[in-house]
Amino acid sequence: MEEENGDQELLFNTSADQSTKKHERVIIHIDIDCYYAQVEMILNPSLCGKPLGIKQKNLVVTCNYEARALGVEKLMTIKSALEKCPSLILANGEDLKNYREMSEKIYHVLQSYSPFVEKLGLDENFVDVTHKIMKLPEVQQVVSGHTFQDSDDICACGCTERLAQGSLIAQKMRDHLRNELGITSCAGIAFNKLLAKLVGTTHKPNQQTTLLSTSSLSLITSLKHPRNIPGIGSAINRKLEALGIDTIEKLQSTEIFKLTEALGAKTANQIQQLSFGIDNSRVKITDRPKSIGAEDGFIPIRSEVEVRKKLMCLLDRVLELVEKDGRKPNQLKLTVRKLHPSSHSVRESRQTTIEYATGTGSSTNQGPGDEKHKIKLMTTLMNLFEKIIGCDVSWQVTLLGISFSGYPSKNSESPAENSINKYFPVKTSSSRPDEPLPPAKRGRFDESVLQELPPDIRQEVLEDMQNQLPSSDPQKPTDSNCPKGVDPLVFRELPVEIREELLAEERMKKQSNIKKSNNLLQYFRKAS
DNA sequence: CTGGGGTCCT
DNA sequence: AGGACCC
Repeated sequence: MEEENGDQELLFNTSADQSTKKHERVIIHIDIDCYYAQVEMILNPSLCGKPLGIKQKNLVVTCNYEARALGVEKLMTIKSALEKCPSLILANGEDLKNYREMSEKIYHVLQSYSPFVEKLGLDENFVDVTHKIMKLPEVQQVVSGHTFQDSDDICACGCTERLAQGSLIAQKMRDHLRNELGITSCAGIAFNKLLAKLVGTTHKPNQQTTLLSTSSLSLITSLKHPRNIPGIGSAINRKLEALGIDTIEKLQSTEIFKLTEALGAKTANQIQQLSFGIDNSRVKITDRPKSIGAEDGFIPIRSEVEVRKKLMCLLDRVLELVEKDGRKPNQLKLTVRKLHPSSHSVRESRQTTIEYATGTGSSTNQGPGDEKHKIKLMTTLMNLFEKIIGCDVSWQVTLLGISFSGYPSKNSESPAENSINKYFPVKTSSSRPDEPLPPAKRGRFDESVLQELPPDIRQEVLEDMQNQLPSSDPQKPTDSNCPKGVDPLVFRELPVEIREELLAEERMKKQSNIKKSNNLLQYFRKAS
């Protein structure tokens, strides 16, 4: 640790600084190669080696690499896909059952490596393996797989070794998926979610790539267009283009007030940080789904009889999922896509409280197939349908969707009692007053204590650590996130990396009561 | 007629 | 309830 001059240095260092900025975490992003196509090929091996597209309605939603070599792309219409590639074989992927099943198997494999697994869709997972990283006696920095833009720089925070170890874990995960499930995948290894996801796409398919912290700006700017940053969708992109922002560099250098004007403080801050490769969002453990639904699109229908038929079919499908889930929802939502006479189609939804009768159905023989229950739900759905259609006489409907939600929320009772603090009393600063905290231990816990706990409690504790422990708590936005005691006007004008540093320090202060006088904040405090 | 799902924020 | 984002 630096003495004396350290703080002076801090002022001028930015996110590129290697000695004070911690790239503490090791995040692995696992992305299954052309997911739906792989599942279909496993189910029907005769498809292997042939160009295969997965269709939903008149779209090819994904395809295998043989098809890509022949010019087929994701989300092409069937028509243009067949023009490009007449030999294309098509499999119907409208029923997600098989994809869901494999997705759960994948999730469970990954869970055996870390409790911190977050699903994104059916084919992507983030895994936080920071707690698996060990202090090795020898410096071991062999990276498994590719390294993004190999450089000789070694970050002083120790992340190079940690990420190298992460790459070994990722390799094991992928071998495991391949050997146990016959699934090939890509992995990206980096110190945050954004960069892990991005770096994993640089070598495809069936490969993995590690990003060392010294290359993070290089990776993010290689995307060229802001729209390629996950988190910047079509709406934000439109507004950026209106500002003439069409490169990552421009997004980086645009004054924050300009972005704030167009996007609001929160989004503005967030996407500018993304443009520097900064992403403090945590890996959020994927627990049971918050909603379970099914939908179907079709050529316009105009009669309630047809609507009823479609809804019955959807209801059967979704009830199967709800029953398998086992919980009892108390909200039912109907979504309708209307083909409006003049303009485009528009989606509308109505939601209502329900009594979900079946479930475990104790003594009464109310099972998943209970007719009375279904009829009641159908009545509710048709009522919702009328609310949407209203007095419109010549409606046309091109999509219907049903979704159940309103499941008992986990943390409902006495969060204080459930807190991790119950098991790990706060460590007072008095125990080791002026000792610099060892990087590997800071904010962490004694794993041996964890091992002693019963498995279910252990899981709960680990979840607590991810879900309510501080580090990347979505920042409580005050004005424009300005830390206390700092002039908001000054704060706004600071470069994003400095702002981030300040915010990080504020968060640290909130969580630990330890007073630290030598920090960045003091330089920006108003004299009082 | 651009899918069939999800999540979170406003 | 809608909108934005993700796959």
